[in-house]
Amino acid sequence: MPVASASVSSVSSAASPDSGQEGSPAFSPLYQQIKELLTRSLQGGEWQPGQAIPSEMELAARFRVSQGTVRKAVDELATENLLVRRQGKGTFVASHAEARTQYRFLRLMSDTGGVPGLQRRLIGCRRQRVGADAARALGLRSGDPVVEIRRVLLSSGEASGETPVVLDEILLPGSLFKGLTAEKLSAWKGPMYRLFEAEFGVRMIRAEEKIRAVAADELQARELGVALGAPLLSVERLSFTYGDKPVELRRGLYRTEHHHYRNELN
Amino acid sequence: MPVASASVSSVSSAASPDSGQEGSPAFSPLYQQIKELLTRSLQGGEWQPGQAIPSEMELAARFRVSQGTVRKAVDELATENLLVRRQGKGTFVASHAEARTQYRFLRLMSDTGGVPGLQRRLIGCRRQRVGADAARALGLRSGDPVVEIRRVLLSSGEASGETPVVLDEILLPGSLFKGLTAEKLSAWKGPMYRLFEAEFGVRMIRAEEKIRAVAADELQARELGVALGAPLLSVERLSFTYGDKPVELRRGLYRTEHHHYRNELN
DNA sequence: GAGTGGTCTAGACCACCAC
DNA sequence: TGGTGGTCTAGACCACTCA
Repeated sequence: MPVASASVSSVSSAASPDSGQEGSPAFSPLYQQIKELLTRSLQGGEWQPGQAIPSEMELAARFRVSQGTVRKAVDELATENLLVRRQGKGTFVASHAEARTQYRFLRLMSDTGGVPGLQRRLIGCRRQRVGADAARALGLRSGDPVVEIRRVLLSSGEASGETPVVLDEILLPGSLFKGLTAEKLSAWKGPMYRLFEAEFGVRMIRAEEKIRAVAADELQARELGVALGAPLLSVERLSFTYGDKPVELRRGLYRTEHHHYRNELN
Repeated sequence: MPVASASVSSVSSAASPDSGQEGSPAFSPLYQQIKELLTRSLQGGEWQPGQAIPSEMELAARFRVSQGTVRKAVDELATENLLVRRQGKGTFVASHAEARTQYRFLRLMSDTGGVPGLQRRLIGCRRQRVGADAARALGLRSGDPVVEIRRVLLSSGEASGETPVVLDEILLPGSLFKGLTAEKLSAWKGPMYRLFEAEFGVRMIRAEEKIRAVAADELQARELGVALGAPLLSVERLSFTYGDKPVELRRGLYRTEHHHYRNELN
């Protein structure tokens, strides 16, 4: 009699050691089912970013399983960065507001070692119709409204004052980001993903990037302060929320004379 | 009385529920100690790549802990790709020979989607003295012997026949790769890391990469078949074996007109 | 001191594999 | 059929946090 939760009673085919009902084709362990249920609660907004979810004991009682089973489910969600465990305090919904997860998608590093201090300069933010390629990536119909943000990130701690390092071009589905304006963007202090999470309820969970070397065109050269044809790192990012739904298409052009993109391979 | 193993009896300060000896400054859970012991056995060559390690029950008996504790240690080593679990068969030492872990450090993808079929062309392989920068990265003394390998990877499935895609420059500590010659390299079929593992007992565990966009110089342009100054992706990789010991410094220059570097952010 | 997550145990049964 | 890893349980105690 596993997972006799009120919310979902049709998960089927549990591996409980006492109940029958085994042998069906789509077998999945109990803790996976719990994980799925927890994910739905996160997705549905039952617990908000930064808030604590019920304790392991409470969840175990709710789902009619042992604490260890809940534990394994929560463990996986924690390694996927959906939850954050804090000993003695509780388990919390991950948020881009925390220092640990701020800028966790930004892999730019200064050649001298540390994380570069970056200032933002907004170039533009306007609503428009999406092109065919971007529509496909974002799962939209060609011509659907999108918000396009263009901005430059400037390295502040350089010897030669402020030099532009990144030119970003960000595309967001208009339906999800209704009140997003240039004013709101420039007024906001802190990570952009924090704004998305707090104002529009859109949390970025994971992302895929395609990286290339390209030659700067005229516009890019001007905005980044490099020569026409100078080599730039092109980082094309597709970000996903809950349920692997794509919600952001971003292209960053990086100057890499004094910075680099850092990656770890495991 | 945990971890009363014959090999190491001085691990100290266990969290066993029955024994005393707690409260010392450097506390580490039992499963971490087990993990450390297993890592040493791997490092010392007690079990070879591809071979099975003792079963969980055997290990539990050896270390005088419960199976669950061994399990947690093995779990972590499996997620770190040092071990591979196979249900019903056993737990095995990870090897670059397996399909799952072949080319797991190569992030190059074809723009059309799949993993590109690549042919190798060896340019050179010679022994020389290491420069200051590379020495620092590899933890060597300036002037120590190193093996330098240069090669080109060519995309085979292209419309325009074979076009060069990657120019690799690989630096290996001479002390570890004594019999490595151009003949051996060209004779070898399969991943290079498989050769390193099988012939020299050097297994790459993880790596760090710094990625930049650079302009092709004259030599690079010729070997990759691009114009002088063309933008290339520079991928500088430092690879590590057991104990986080650096054992390879590699620089790859990628043509990215029809390929890209793929990355996942979590 | 009460409550949280973190570790450890002992024992049961299930899924998978090889002989 | 027996051995392996995989799941699940129930209960104990430890480490941390906060009132």
